[in-house]
Amino acid sequence: MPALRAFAVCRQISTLSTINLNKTINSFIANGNLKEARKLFDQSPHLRNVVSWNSIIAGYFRYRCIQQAEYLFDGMPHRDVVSWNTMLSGYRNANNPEKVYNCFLHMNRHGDKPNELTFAVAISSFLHKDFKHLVPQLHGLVLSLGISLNVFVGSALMRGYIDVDDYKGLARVFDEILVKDVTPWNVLILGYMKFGCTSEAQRAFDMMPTRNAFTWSTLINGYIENKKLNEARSLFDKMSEKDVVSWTAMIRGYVQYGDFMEALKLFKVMLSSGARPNHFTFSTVLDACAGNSAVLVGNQVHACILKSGFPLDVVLLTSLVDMYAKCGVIDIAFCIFESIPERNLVAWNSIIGGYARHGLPERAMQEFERMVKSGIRPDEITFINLVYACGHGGLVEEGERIFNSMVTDYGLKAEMEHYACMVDLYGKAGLLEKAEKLIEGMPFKPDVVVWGALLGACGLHSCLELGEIAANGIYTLENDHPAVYSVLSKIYGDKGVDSDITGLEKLMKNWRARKQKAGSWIESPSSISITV
DNA sequence: GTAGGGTTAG
Repeated sequence: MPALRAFAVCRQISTLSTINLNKTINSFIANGNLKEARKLFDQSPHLRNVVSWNSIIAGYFRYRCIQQAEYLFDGMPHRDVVSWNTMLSGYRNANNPEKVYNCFLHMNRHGDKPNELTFAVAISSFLHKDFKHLVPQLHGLVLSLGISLNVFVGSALMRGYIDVDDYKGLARVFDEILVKDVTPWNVLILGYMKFGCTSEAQRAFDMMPTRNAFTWSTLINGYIENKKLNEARSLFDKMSEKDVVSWTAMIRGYVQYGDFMEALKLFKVMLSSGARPNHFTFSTVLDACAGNSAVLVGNQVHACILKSGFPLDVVLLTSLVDMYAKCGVIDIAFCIFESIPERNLVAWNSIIGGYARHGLPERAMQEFERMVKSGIRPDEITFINLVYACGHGGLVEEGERIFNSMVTDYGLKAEMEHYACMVDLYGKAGLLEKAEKLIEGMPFKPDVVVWGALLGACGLHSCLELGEIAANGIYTLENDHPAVYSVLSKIYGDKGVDSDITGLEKLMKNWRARKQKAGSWIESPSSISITV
């Protein structure tokens, strides 16, 4: 008997120590001291259990040491479902759905049964990815394994069905969740809004038992997405506790629909209400300044950011570059660009776009070369900017070279915008036949922008025949386009043709053509001043 | 005692 008691005591001691070991490991990890945690782990082979292994692996993932995590996982003597979930979650946070997928398969082949969490992690990592089509299959697996749809799996599944545009799937999963908290309701609103069903979303909002900040922001954002800015605003005004997300979403709404002045006004209201803007807010407000060419306000926002002590990250600095460039202060834009320590693709696109808009194709090309040299791979937007720059500088051959290089050297597909820029480039240079041929050879039907570029060029060079083709092209797509009338009448005037003879006069009246609003770089006296 | 769902950015 004493031996048995001793064994029991020993076991108790060892269990206690294991708990202590794991506690210590976790506190090391929480303090970022991964090395100490690992040292302790290595020194205690007799005490450590599967929890210790799981903790260390999670720690490696937390500090992005994925290879070490994998190495440890492969060498584990015994794995439980948490070990697998830790791996899946790590891969998910590393934004690697392929590894999540493989790990999930591996787990099943290994004979380890997934639990609710496994599915919640797997499904959420497939959202907005090529793997999203697995969502209905995962749903089937959940059902066949008899796993209950808790709020985590349920919410993730609902998002999955939104992602694959399955309205019925979304509603079905919502009904299948037996005990719902606020999140499935929020996701339901999100889904209804994504599917354009604003009244269903509103009804869900009215029906739900409790609401939180997410609920309000989701509904406001949904209205904005569905172009119902007034509904969004009246809801926003009703919010008793507006948080930074709802402020930003509302301001962003105005920016999206071009009402930059209202966006800036709302930002001022936000500041006077005592709410504190964050990175998202500043970035959005800088967008508003850029859209409004409001460099004075932009300066104030810049000062506001500096005063608030926010660290200037790449995103914020890029917003500043964009704002200064769009407000016509390209030199300051360039200075800020130069101050960005780690420039990413968007930052480079911003400065290249800035030079493009300023009609400085050589500078745009220089920055492009620097970008490539620094190892950043250009994308479609880079090339839109470059071709646009060439068009503004009259560099036809250079533009052609860039356009071709995009496809042959970088494997990118020429999209509508690239063709529009090329048509503009040819058109401005008076090479109307080339422009026409390019449109004919396009792999898709031209849109208003392409036709518009052609029409503009025809106006510039008084080409009646092609101008009418372009105008008709626009008419078939949008029978209410303001710019058509003025360009066509210019061509008729240049050619001395009585527009009534062509029979287009009647057509043009139907277009209810309006004069386009003119923009100015000079700030209006009513511009807003921002004070902190 | 390890793993988890929903809103805003260039």
